[in-house]
This record gives sequence, C-alpha cells and structure tokens, in this order.
Amino acid sequence: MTSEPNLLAVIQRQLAELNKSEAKVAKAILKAPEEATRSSIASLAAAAGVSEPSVNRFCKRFGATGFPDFKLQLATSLASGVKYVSRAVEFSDDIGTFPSKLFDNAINALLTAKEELPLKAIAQAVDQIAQARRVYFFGLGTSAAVARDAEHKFFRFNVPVFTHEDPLMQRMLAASAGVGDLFFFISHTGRTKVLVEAAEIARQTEATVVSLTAEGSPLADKSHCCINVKVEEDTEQYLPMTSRLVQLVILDVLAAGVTLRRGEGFTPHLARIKDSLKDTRFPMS
Amino acid sequence: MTSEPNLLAVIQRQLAELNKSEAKVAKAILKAPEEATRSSIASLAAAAGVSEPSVNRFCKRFGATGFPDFKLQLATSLASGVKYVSRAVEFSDDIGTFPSKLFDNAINALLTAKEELPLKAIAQAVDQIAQARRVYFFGLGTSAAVARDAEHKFFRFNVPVFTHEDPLMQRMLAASAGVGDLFFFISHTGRTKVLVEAAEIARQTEATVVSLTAEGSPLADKSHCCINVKVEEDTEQYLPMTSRLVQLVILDVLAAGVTLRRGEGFTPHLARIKDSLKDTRFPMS
DNA sequence: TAATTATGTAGTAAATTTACAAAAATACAA
DNA sequence: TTGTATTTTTGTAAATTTACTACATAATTA
Repeated sequence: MTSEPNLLAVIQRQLAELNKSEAKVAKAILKAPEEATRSSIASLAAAAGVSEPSVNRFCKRFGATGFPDFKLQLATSLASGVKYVSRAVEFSDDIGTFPSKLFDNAINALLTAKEELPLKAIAQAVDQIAQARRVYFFGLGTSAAVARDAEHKFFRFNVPVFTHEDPLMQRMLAASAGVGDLFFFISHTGRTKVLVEAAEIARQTEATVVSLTAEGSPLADKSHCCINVKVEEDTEQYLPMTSRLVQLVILDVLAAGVTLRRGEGFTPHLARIKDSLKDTRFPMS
Repeated sequence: MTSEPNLLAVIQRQLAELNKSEAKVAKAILKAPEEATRSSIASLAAAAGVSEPSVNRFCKRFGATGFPDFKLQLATSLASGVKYVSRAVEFSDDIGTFPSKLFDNAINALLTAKEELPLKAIAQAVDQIAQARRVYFFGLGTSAAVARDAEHKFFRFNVPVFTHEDPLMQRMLAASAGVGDLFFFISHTGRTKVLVEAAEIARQTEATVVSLTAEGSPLADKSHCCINVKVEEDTEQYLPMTSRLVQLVILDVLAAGVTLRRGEGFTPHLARIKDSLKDTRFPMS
C-alpha cells in the first residue's frame, strides 16, 4: 500500500475515466473534502446522488479496503498539507505570528537534521570521546555557548572536559596536546580563521580532532572525524539561527552515546552528581 | 471543536489523571498510534484489555464525539508530522534508535511549548527589554550557556548586554542596580538558591526583574514579569534536558520581538555587525 | 456501610459491506 | 438500423460488522 501524498489530486486526475455514479462521488468529495472525512457513507451517497454501494465501489477503486479506510486516507492526505516549513519573520508580523514562526523554524530544522543524521560519524565520535583522557570543547561566538553547554553535560559523565572561549588559550592548549587528548570544535560555518588555525595546530600533535560543523568546510578538512550539520541557506540573515539547536541536540546524542557505552553500572555516579546539587536549591513547597 | 494539533502529546500529558481502563487504552494507543487509526473499537479494546465502552468513554474524554471521530483526529494529528512523543532512552538502545529518540524528545518539547506560549508575558518582556538601558542575563549551570547565547544574540541588536556566571558578581551587580537596568534570570527549576537571592537583591532596587523559569517557583515569585516554561516530569533524570532548547527559542522570540519593534530602519545596523565578522572567516571556495 | 465512581454486559442502533437482481450500456448479427 | 446477447453499471435488500446506550455490577472512596 503506497500511501499517496495527495489523494485529491489523484481523484481529480482520474475523473475522466470514472463511470457516471463514481464521477458523481468524486465531484462531491472534491467539492467538500473536509466534510467528506466526517460524513457517513449514507450522507455522502445522498450528497452525491448515488447509492451507498456506489460510494463503496468508488473507495475500493482508489485502493482503499472500504469506506472507512478511504476516509482515513483522505484525512491523512488533507492533514499532511500543513507541515512545518521555514517561514521568514517579516516586519509586518505581530506577537500573534512571529513567535510561532520561530518555533516552526526550529522544529523544522530539527526534523530535517533528524532525517539526515550522520550516524557513522556520530558513532565514531562517541567511541573517541569514550576513550579520551581529556576532552576540550572549543567554539567562538554563538558556538561558544554550545561548547559551554556541552561542557556541563559531559562533566556529569565523568569525562574530564574543558572549554575556553579565548582563541589564544585554544591555540596554546592545542599546541601542548598529546595522546588521549580530544579537541572538539564547534562552528556553524567551519570557516572562522582562529578556530580553524587552532584545529590545524591540534592536528599536528598526537591528539584527536573532532568537529561539529559544515560539510566540506576548512574546519571539517582538518578533522579526524567530522559530524556534518547541513547549513541552511542564509536567507534570513538578521534573525536567530537554528543551527545551534541542532548542534545542541547532536551533543545530547553524543552524551547519551557515551553514557550508554558506560552501561547500567554508571547510573549511581549520575545519581550522586544530581544529588550533590540538591542543597543548592530551595525545596519544593 | 478545538482541533488539537498534537493529540498524542495531550494523551501523554493526561496519562496520570486517567483511571485504570482509560490509561490502558491510552497506553495501547501511544504504543501503536498508526495501528489504532486502522482498528475497530473492538480490536482496540481487545489490545488494551478493556471493554468497548471504555474505549468509547476514552474517546469522548478527549473531545471526540465518538470512536470514529477520535480515529479521524488521531489520523490527522499523526499526518501533520506530530508523532513526536517523549520516549526515554534505554540501556538496550543502539545507534539506530537513541539518536532519533533524543531528536523526537527535542521536537516534542518545542511543539508542546509552541502550543502554550505565554504570549502576554513575552510581549511584556519585549517591551521591558526594548526600554532597558542595560540588560543582564544571569543563569547558572546549563542555564549559564543559555544566558551566554542570549548575550551574543542581543548584543547584535545594540542592546547593552552583560552576562556573568559568577554568583558573587551577579549579587554585586544586582545590588548596585538602578532605574533602566533589567535583570533577566534564566533557570530550569527556579529554585537555585544563589540565583533566587540575586533576584531578591535586584528586586529591592529600582531595576526590573524578568525571569524565564518554572511557573510558581521562588524565582518566578521575585520577578516583575515571568515567562513560564512548563517543567516536564523528571522521568528521565540522567539524560539531557530539553527545557534549555525551549528557553533558547523563547529568547530568539524575544530578540525577534525587540528587532521588530525597532522597525525596518534597524537592518543597516544588523548588516554592519554581520559585515564586521567577515574578515574573521575564510572565504567560501 | 453508604455513596460515589469505574467498568463491563447485553442489547440496540447505526453504519458498512455483500450478494444479487435490475437496469443501462455496449457489441454484434441479421 | 434494429433486435438480441453480453457486458457493465447501478441499486435494493439482506447480512454483517461496528459503535453506542442503558443498565447492572464491581470497585473505590468517604
């Protein structure tokens, strides 16, 4: 059963080849498709001016097992028209519209990323992080915040993690790296000079270089392992980027991957960390 | 008929408040939603281990006129891409399953947040940020990364922004605040002592206190304006939180709101900022 | 123990499908 | 053409499946 994305279009196309009563049914459905999904076979038959079995035959002709199945397919087809598509925010937007637009853009970015996850690179990165003696997360600008987030997360997993936003520190640390060190570079464009340079320096040592960045970018070229994040076309230049959200979730994936590798025996450690924060908080009322 | 965009999420959320048989039905549907749309009331009842009227009552509870109507709503909901329900990562998961789970969780969190956006509070926060002479973003732990992200974003909009991760700096800055200062506190729980204390100190000055945190939390109580983020049940304690993603997008919304308020004349400024970064990057090949 | 709530049984109503027959359309011979 | 045979289309009526309602029993709560 190949579920057709646009059932109405198929009906429209077949209209000429249908016999009289079936054509009547088709017209009735095309005229009010939403209503058709809600009506019984009797009322649709009445609306089309035919008998109930005619409607039933019509449904079977279009690949459904019967009338209810047809309604289901029709409803699905109608609903799938409204997907989450990127929509630019405009100056004419108001509070009722632009927040949903931004959320839709974010959701859309994650949906897209989910479909084309570079699983091989992710698995490889998990391996390398799990084996690393020390992990450095480096990013600049917006990506520095992502690196910071990663630091917090991985710290919980007993991975010795470090972050530095200062390019000079990044260079120096890269230069003095050795076996067991892992440098994880985060960059939207993969073209930020100082970051690429730091990666280059790290690469000349025995350390491992992993990056979360755009495919084919200078930064990706310098890495042992690169997790590609598709860079969306830069249509909306002045409003927030969604790529960092994707980066964050990919880092969640890496963290989860490392945890899973540690196995069930690791949960007490996590519980202890969580517990250690208890006293810093006001108790629940 | 208020057509709910994400029926599965609604069912998931209500799960705790359902009585035994209805919960069984809910679980059966959540387990195999696609199949549920195709089955009869009898087979679904059998699958859930309850009687047919229980299924019927379940449907009515969720706003449907009956079982067929419910199936229709479910099918519509599924088709519109909303099959993203929070699923916990388990130790038996492998690379083929847990990444999608995490993405689904993230997408689900954003979808849920989108549905219940506190637009009034957002509008108010936009007003206050737009009027502020200085804006301080304060957070700790994971929220510090969110604050950092906010700093980068708002800086582009020519808002004088500051972030500090150090609780002592936060206290001192809060204490010396005055008219025109805005303190923006970010916290998942809203119960972190040192942060709540800083908010309390800021509140005693002429400054404005805005927070992005859990409803009814101590931090929310200290704020002039609180943007509520629903805190999901803490079932999955050891794996990444999705709330920070929601926080980030809400901050995007605020930033967009401030920009829109500035009007079209502001774009040259944004272009200049963007331009200033050009020389820090390797050109596209 | 009473009251309330939850759940299932059994019967009923509604909707859908099937089997079949009538009607219409088509093909073809005279 | 026109009548007849054949095929296709369509509707009627019965059968079947499905969904709903009313009510009784069970479980829970006060």
